Amino acid sequence: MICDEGVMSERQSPGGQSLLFLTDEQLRKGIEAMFFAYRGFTADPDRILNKYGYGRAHHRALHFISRAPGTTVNNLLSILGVTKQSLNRVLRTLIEDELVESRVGTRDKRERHLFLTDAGTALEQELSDAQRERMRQAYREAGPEAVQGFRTVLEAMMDHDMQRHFTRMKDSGHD
Amino acid sequence: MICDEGVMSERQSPGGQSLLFLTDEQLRKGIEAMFFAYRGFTADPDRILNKYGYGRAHHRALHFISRAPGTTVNNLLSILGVTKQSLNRVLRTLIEDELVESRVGTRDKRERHLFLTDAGTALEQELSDAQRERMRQAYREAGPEAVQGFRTVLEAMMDHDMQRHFTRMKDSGHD
DNA sequence: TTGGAAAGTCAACAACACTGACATAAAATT
DNA sequence: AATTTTATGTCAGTGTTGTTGACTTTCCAA
Repeated sequence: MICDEGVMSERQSPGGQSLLFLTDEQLRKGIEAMFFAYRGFTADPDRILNKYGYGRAHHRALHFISRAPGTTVNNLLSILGVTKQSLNRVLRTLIEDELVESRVGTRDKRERHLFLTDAGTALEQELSDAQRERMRQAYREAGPEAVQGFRTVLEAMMDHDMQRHFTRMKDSGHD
Repeated sequence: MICDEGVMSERQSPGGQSLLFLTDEQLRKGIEAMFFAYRGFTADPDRILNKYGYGRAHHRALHFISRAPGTTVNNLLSILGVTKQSLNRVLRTLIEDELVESRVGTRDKRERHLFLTDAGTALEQELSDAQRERMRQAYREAGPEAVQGFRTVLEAMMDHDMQRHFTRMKDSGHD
């Protein structure tokens, strides 16, 4: 039996940078933690979405439109990382159901700017409330130092281009 | 513009437990970080799987069989949280392709115990190597304290029943 | 005015989840 | 011994979400 728990082994190099010695076993634990945690992370919204006949893709669209009102379809595409056909199917239903409004751009009339309607805002709130509550609970259990570390590791785990999207939104709340 | 970055606000209560004051904005950042990080987390294995004509579901099966050799179908079902029909589709192809071996139980002949073949072990290794490398890199960038916090928050974010699975595997490497 | 970018549409397809119904074998219970 | 429960597998159908490829419309810009 391999002992892999407890505090990470660590050594201070002469330059001051700390070196980590991580066993494959420790890394596997991290991988499984991500898998199980992500399931917990999406469980609550999934239940709500199911109630209304929507899926995770609808949630993601609502979230990022809520986050950056007036965002264009193209911008949303690059954030979500799916094809326009895939996003369009989702957006179409949201627009038909009057949760999202699509306004033709004033400067560039090819672009469509996306906004949540009152109904869209309401659903986004319901989803967001549930997910934030789970996050808040996890943060509370883990404590402030853990939260800091959590965010740091997650940012390092993103693809670089996604870090860009993430950072942009951190700075200004929209792009 | 809302300022939401920097260190978490925190206060020491008389009892010694620290209270967290988290804005909705801070929690949203955590939510988005999870979203983007999970994409990065699965990106490398997804590319490899695509090469062999497999999907994420195959990866999960290979991972947990590798993790707990001889596990039963039922046990795998409860870990993965999918229906038996869904798991069976995946297992069938893996067994046909001779990546997984299914042995009838000795004590209880209804049960099937699952094992990776040499080929299965090889693919699992290839997937695992890629994913561990991403994890290792993120850990390295974030530092040891961050890693500890990362794991703590993830565990708190899981559903309780999944925490059980996770803890079991932490203790013994299998169940 | 012509080229190309942005947006949308249609069709086909695949992965992966679901439900429901049913079959088989073996263990457990009555 | 008969019945029920458990474990597994299978068939058929459905839904969400992703993909490619082809095509059109709109409209900015060189």
